[in-house]
Amino acid sequence: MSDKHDSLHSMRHSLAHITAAAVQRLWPEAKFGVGPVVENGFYYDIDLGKTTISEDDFSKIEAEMKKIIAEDQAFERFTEPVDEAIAWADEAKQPYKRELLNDLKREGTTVARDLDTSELGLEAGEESKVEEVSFYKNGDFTDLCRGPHVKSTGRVGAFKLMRIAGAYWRGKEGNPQMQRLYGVAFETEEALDDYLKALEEAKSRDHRLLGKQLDLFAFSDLVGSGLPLFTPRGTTIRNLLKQALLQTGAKYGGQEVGIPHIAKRELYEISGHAQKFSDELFAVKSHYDIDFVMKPVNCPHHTQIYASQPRSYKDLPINYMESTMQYRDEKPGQIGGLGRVRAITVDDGHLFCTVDQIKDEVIKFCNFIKEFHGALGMYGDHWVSLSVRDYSKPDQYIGDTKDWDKAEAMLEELAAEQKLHAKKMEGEAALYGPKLDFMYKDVLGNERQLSTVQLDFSTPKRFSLTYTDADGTDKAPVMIHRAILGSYERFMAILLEKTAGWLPFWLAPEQIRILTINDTVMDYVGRVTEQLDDTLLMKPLKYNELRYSIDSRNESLGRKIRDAVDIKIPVIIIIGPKDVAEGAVSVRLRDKEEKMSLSELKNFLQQLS
RNA sequence: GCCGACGUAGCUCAGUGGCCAGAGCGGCUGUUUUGUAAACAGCGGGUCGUGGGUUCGACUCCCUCCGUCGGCUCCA
Repeated sequence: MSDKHDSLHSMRHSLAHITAAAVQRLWPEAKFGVGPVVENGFYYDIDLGKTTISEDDFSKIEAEMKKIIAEDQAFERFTEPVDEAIAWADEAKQPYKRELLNDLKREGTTVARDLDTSELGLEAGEESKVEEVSFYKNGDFTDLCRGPHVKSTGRVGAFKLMRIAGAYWRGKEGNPQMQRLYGVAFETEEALDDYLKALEEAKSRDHRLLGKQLDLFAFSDLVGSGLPLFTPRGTTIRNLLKQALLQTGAKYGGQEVGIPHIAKRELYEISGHAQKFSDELFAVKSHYDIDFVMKPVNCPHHTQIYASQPRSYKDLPINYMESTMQYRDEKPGQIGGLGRVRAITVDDGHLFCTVDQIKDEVIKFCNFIKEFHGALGMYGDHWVSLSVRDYSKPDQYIGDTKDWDKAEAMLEELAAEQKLHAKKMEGEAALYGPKLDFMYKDVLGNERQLSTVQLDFSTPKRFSLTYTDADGTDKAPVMIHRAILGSYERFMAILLEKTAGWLPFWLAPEQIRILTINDTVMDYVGRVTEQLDDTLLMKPLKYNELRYSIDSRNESLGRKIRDAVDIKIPVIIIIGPKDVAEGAVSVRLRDKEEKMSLSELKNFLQQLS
């Protein structure tokens, strides 16, 4: 780590203390949780009992923080034996700090995950039970803390309190909920200003805004939350993605299948989903005394296609894929935009193979992901999670431990070979096996999983799937679950945000709009559209269609251009009397204008698509 | 689900206990036929998210529900 990074970190951490100190001055009864550094800033968890901090209080808190900064209080470090520290926590009426200290004394570390070790008074990686813990004190405010800090409160940069939100103490749902006060901080006012401006710009690229502006999707209170409705334009994008996935998938050996959207509950009892995800299952009651559910996943259905025929080792791998909607009764609080919905369109695939075939097949899927995302300029904006079991909770998973060990080892080896730079994430595995998850960030910095490749030795056994091996014995195939987009909804969200709505030519719902300058050019426009239709005959385009429209409204050219640009049409063709006279068209692209003859136009569009 | 904020016209937003609730843009009608990011004029348009309560009187205060946003938790 560079010195600069260190100082930025110390400064942000110091600001967390200053925030807490200011809150303590304003609300002396405040009980404090933890206050770590996060990306771009810091937060502090605070419990004020019955009173709550609201955004209206920010100016008051910031003013108090500025006073503390102006006072230039020194950050003094001292240590105490752990028992004295506990006595301090009691005296200061800080039950959360006391809990942390008790854990420190008993375990030598705290048991909660995601806790910043700078709070714990011990070095990262240190496992032994602690004798002493360190404190930092500035002015009247003393906090259990490992540090480091800046020398004094006057030596922090520019900061701003951003938002207040609820957060469970130590991240556990059963625990009391505290208020988490978030701030951002940078070395200079200019850097803070740049950050805030970038944040505003990012908000303007939010897919929820773009979805409305570009007329791609909508929500209705009557239909329900988390149930997106796709407009013709949005549907065009979805259909194009589907077509592209089918074409590319076929190249990698995939075959399209189709399944109904409900099934007997029993199907999911066998797979294990009904038990593990009972809260998220939509029930469908039949008049004939059969319990159905909306499918929350597609793997069990696909296993039954496999099971519909006797299989030989010569048939493997069998590679099913389809794009289909699945339904999950998500908690209302976590639904939002296209990022998390109740009706999810997945490009789901399940491949059945022998153990020997696993490696090749997983590599193929990784290449598929690379090819597909790469073509959209998205490959590289991600990191890969090697999602393995939580080894302390074996009952959360199905299948043999031996199979799990094998599967995890295979994925790890393969990820290293393929240079995926995967990070091992314990506790992130699926119910039935470990996986490689491709993680992307949305425009506001929230992580979203898109692609996934999952190894599963368990499900085939649960459904008694077999194939006859070369030696005549029946064996269970291995199942590989995979999604390239993950979900269409989430993928569209990330792609829209990345491109700010300027989709590549082949994906643009409306690729070309012809703007007329006056009515005298209409005959000529007819000749131009013939050329456009002809472009297809010359050589089939990637998806064999050219989507264009004609704007011959009684409006100014400026107005027509504005409307076309607002809806982010990549190619605008302007036709006026001058173009007619020259036998040409004026082409306006996002960043340039060009005059083209009609044959040049054809070639140009061929190259674009 | 939990904590907090919010919900006024198709969109963006004004209006914090007092006559029939406002603007800009969009829409519609008319005029204008326009050369690279918004022509001009006129006209429509709202049970102020929903249901209840307090009050002489509620867009405004209180409660329920629905929805949105920021987090937390969860994520096959």
